[in-house]
Amino acid sequence: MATKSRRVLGLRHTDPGEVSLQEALEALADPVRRSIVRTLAGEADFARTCGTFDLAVSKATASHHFAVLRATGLLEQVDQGPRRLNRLRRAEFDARFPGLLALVLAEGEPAATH
Amino acid sequence: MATKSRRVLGLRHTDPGEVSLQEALEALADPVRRSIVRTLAGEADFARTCGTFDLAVSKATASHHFAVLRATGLLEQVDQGPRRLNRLRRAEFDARFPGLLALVLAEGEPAATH
DNA sequence: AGAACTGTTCGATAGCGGTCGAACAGTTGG
DNA sequence: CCAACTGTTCGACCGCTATCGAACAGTTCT
Repeated sequence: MATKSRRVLGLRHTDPGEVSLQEALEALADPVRRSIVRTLAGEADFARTCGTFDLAVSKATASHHFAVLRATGLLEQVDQGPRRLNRLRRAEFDARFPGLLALVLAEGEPAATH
Repeated sequence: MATKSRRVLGLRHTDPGEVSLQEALEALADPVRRSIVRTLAGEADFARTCGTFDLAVSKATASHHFAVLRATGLLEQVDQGPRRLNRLRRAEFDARFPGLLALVLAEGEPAATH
């Protein structure tokens, strides 16, 4: 049986390879989570702490969304003192669900000239 | 303003071009709807009526799911007597959300040799 | 016309998930 | 050591949606 999740410094992470399409779609069907993903894609790895995202929800809710993203293999977090640094698992997730991340990242962009 | 939906023989259809990523993900986040899409992809256009899908839900619920798929631009329906024939709007939807449909269709497939 | 069939609509219900404030836990800096 | 800060956990709440049976509307066939 494959390992379902592993721990990175005490945080429950799931490998994108173990994630079902159901889980992936559910995770990305939330606008707040997509916003986190998009923001993260525009930054260097581990350059952002959870608190620096401009989200229209409370701390508690934000924390919940980060947990979902970790559990879906979209996010990797490491501790840096009291803060938590985030990294989008771009390549890994894209390998599991080719093109899906691209759709999310294209969402904020100016519409293509038609 | 762009036309939000059009009518095809009395049925409210939405063009994939008018669909948001939010709506697309919500539509495909349901296993019953993905099942419908997958079944439809394996058949010729307009070769299946609503009643011939092997779904684990009631008639009423199935009807609801077909309506959602129409509203998301995934499905086109035409009447044939008392029956309704279905067609997956493959090319149109894929043009709007490249790769998304492919992920759904790959879902049922045997896992690639690893 | 009427029976049989297909699909939709209508309430009503149940459960899941997003949301919040408050309390908590860990870490750092004064 | 203690205040301040960051993020998680805990209940609780609420709205949305999937679900159902029953009633309805159209069509076809006898």
